[in-house]
Amino acid sequence: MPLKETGFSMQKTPYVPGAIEEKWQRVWKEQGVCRAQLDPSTPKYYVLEMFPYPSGNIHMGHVRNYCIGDVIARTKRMQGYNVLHPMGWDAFGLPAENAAIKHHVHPAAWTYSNISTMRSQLMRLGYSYDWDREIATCRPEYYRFEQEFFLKLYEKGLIYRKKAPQNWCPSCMTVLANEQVIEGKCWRCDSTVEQKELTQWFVKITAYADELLSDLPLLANGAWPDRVLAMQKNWIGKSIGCQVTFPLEKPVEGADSITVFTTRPDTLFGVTFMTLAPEHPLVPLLIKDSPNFEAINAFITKIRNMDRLDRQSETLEKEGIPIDVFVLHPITKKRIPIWLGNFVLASYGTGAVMGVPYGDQRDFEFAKKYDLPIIPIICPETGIPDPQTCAMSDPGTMINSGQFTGMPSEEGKEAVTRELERLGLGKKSVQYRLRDWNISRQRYWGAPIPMVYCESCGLVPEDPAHLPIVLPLDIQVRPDGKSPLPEEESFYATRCPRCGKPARRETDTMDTFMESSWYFARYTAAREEKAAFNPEALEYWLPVDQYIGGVEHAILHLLYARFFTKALRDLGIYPKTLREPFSHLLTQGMVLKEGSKMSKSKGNIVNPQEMIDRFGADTVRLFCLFAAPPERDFDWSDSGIEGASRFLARVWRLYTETQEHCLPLRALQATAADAKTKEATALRRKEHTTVQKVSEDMGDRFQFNTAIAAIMELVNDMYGVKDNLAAVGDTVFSSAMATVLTVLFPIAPHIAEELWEKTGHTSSLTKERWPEIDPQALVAEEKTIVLQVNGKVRQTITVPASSTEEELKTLALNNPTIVRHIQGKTVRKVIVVPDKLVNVVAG
RNA sequence: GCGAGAGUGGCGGAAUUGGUAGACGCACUGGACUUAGGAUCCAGCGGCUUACGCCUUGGGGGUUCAAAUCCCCCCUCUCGUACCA
Repeated sequence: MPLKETGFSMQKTPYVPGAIEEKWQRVWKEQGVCRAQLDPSTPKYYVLEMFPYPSGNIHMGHVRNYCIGDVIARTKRMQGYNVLHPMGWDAFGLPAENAAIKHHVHPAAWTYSNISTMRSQLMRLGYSYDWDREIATCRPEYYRFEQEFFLKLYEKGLIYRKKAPQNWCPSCMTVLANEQVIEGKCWRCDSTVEQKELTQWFVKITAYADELLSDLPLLANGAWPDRVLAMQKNWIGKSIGCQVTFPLEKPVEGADSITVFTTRPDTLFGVTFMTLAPEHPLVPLLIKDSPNFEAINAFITKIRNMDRLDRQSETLEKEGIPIDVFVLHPITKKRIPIWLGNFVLASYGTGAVMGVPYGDQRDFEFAKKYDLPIIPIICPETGIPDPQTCAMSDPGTMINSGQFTGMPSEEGKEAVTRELERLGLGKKSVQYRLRDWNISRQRYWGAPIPMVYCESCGLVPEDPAHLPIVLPLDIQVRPDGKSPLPEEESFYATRCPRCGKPARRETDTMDTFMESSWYFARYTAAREEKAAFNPEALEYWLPVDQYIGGVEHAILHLLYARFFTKALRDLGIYPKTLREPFSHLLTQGMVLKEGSKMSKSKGNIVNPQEMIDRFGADTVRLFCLFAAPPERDFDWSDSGIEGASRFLARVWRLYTETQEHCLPLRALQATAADAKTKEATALRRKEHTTVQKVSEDMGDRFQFNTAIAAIMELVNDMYGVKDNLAAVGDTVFSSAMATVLTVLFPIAPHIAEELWEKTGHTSSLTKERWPEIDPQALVAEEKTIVLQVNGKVRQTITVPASSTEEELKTLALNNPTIVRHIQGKTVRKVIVVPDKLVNVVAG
């Protein structure tokens, strides 16, 4: 090599991450290597990380999330896929308004400035995003299509308006969807949520409850984490049962019966009372003539005034009051007293339950407390439990159940339902826990709802030609947090799209989860102006092949997006065959510090920017992937990141110390003929086994930590031969060097590119294909065999790869160590596991 | 209570189909180089034992020639969820 001649080029250049990273980020940008093109002739791969809220700065959680996505994107590109890997901003939402109030800036200015900061932070990490497809949901170019979808969903009856008690966050000054209330508190600010009766816009997600549930198996078998599937299933909460109508003994005006929902119609003959929620709509009618009215009313008031959390706590004692009204058992016609109970929820089922103390723990407790009769109605195989001490819910044979006595209770469910249907007093019924999605928000920084209130025409949808209904930006936010829109005449004053008379615009805005329910599809044609999507692009790119994000969206965003996908498909907007938006989901673990979540109040924040400045982007990327498998939480370790930095410096030094021997070869280019010595063959084999391991770990299993460990091993082996290169030969060594750089590229792309260039390559690693191993190169001429006696390892021996089972057996039985261990014993059996071990069973 | 997951050295973690437990890294110890070292290199690093060996994957049983891995019982932790009739 001519380099050898000049002392100057022999100088060892130090590893300066900052400069290298800036250089390659510029090159990649200029060459547009991350741009995705629609190309039906190439298999596509759509990898997506949950887009961030532009809160100000990226945090370690973001970094970890996007590192995982970027390695997958870069690896898939090298494996020949046409990869879509976009990024954008979930840009509407409350923090912008809060910041506006606090810092006297406009929410839009705050948001756009954060986006610009965070965008450059992401760019500084070298993520391979197709920035041409960047979106921000707060731009009219984006939300105009959401307004379009709103109108279409409204037209189809999937959006409606109703008055109902709503979750109200007093601190955020807005309502929340059920999914946004976590243990009775606001998901964002942790304030206790209150109930408020309001008229709101709802998305009829319940219309898809069944499909949202029945399609979950499409995501099973590891495609989505089991716990996310379980959470979705529980949230939807499907119960199959029966609605049973109990006629009132004395009908009142407007009602002659009360209907309950039960999953246990087989226990119908065990009913000894009925319990209504205090909020049940018939209660006022039923109690108005009661001699006990005062006491009953006091009870209702007491329950209603209880804090929601306290009322639903499991430790709350069951409490009730009889209302001196009776219903008749639908089959036996027996008189059954009606009670009000604090444990009955008005919002589930019919707000009324039949009381079967023998078959239900709650009813049992209630009956014991108020001394109500308990009738055994099911006999399990183990015999009838004592009805006074024990409530049971096991299946068995029905007893004391009229014509059903003797029937297995599982059959009885069906049989009793049929009988009730025959009598016109019941029907099969399915209940869901899932409620419709309240999407109205009484805040400013959100997408306007495209509806108009007209005095003559009533509620009128906007004319699609008027879209977008633009959120006015020349508005001051109010210091009290209330939306300024209802007072902003320039916004609300409009004309009725139907009759043209002056009318008032809806001033609530949409829940921001509306925007995130379809953003992934917008990326497929982000610059399309006339329509939200381009059918050809949707057809090609959807669904997202790999979605990556935090588990905190297990229900919220992931449920809404699944719903939206199904709804837009049925509107003819998405491809007919599209069933699920995200075919694979990876929920990455949190980045902790000192065992707990990073937070300002704890003061345990690790600032990514500081780490990048100190160690470089490649080191930060490497460490995030090496510290733990992606699903697991990991604790940030300052010495751990130094280890990662040390490894990259070691790779750099490996090059600088061997540079005069490094030829511009490609990964795995050395052939068997190039490996002329034992050392060379061994290194070449290590090179191939490394690629095999890294391909599996990175391409299939997403176990980046072990992939990196494998690369480290190869580098360690290269260190082992670097002072003896004559024995290995430059070709074999250079091939190994090329392999290290190629497989390291998705993880630490900048240093890999720089060294790739330094080793004399003229084209970028972005053009390189993932190396394919030669199975021949994996075959060793020798192998290590473990010798065991009675399952205990006694010796390991190295034998020629060609050794037969018989030869191994002989070797084992004659091995001195083995002979010593079987001395005085009889050899009963010898087990030979090819290529692995020989176990001598002796006793 | 129900649902999901996890328990392996001082620490993060590895062991993909039952086949050498502890790969790789961190921390630590000793040595080399050095004016110096928080740089780098070499060696060591689960416990007990002078050694031969013995013990060791939360605990206890079992299956097997062989178990971190499969089966049964129990314990602990994390997350989710809960009067859902």
